[in-house]
Amino acid sequence: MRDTDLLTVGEVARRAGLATSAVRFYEAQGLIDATRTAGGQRRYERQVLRRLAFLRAAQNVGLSLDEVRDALATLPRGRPPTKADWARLSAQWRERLDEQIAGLVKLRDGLTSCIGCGCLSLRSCSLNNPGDGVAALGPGARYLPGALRRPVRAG
Amino acid sequence: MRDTDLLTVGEVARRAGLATSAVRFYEAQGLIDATRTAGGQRRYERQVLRRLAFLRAAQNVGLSLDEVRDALATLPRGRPPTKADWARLSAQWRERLDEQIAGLVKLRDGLTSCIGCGCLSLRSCSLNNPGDGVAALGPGARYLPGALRRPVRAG
DNA sequence: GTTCAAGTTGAAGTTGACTTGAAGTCAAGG
DNA sequence: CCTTGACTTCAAGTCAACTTCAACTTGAAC
Repeated sequence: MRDTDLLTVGEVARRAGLATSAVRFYEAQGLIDATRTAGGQRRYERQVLRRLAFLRAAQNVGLSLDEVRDALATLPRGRPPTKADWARLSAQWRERLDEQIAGLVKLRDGLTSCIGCGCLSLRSCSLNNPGDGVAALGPGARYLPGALRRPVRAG
Repeated sequence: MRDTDLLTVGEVARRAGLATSAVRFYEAQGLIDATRTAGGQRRYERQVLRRLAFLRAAQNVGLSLDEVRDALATLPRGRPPTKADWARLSAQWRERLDEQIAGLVKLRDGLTSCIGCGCLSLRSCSLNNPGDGVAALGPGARYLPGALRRPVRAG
């Protein structure tokens, strides 16, 4: 894009470290907006880069796209979001991270005592019945599912 | 089961805190074994409860079923596994948890400094480019995907 | 011997976050 | 004008870990 300051989907993808398919997907999901050229190609404002940055950071903290959508929906309409707006959105992540860390620490400590005792019994072991701090996750909840170990994707 | 000490799929499921469909699924995946009655119904040895306990604990630590399968494959053939065998298997989880905790702490601390500065820029923010300690996870890696927040499933 | 909860199978569905493919169009440089 | 890389759409595929369904059979209690 040399005529205006709008970005193509490829440029956005490259600068955001995503695949173009992901960018299109996010647009289809209503997470970002785009205008179109006469020929029907997408053109993005620079602002989407910040949205995508928020989106990616939010994912790192464990939010789903639905939650990201909800969060983004609280941004002001009409006026461009300020730093304070973004800070407000992300301030809640800290609590979430604290909980997640606490849950893992509890699990690790349970593990430490468990290894020694050789237990692993179904109901008594803290490894199978993680601490109360995360009890709301339910019996089948996994602490760190596959995504953590997934190979590098598009970028 | 009153005639022998074998367990039906329902009993195993109840005692392991799983759905029967999950127990059958694990068997189909080669994670546990079963004998059959004349009529074709599954009968499990008590030993599978320990295997399922291991499986569930491993999932809590973040292992996939593939990894669980690999781990279980290292159990001795012919002789029943000892406590030491189980302890050997689970000892490696600790390191994994330590890494995961470290990654989250890094993320949280990055967040703390980030909120103040209002950044969120694409490449410079630690929230989008998590610390080196977990760099191997790749650009798109999520720390705590949806499963963490999933509602309780079968039990 | 009847009953019926609990068991059986295999295929298909679920969820989230995307990716892939096919078949065709656009736009910018030369 | 021509080429060619980048773009378009939309349906379908992917992955993990199961669940659900339908249609049918077993087995233990009474």
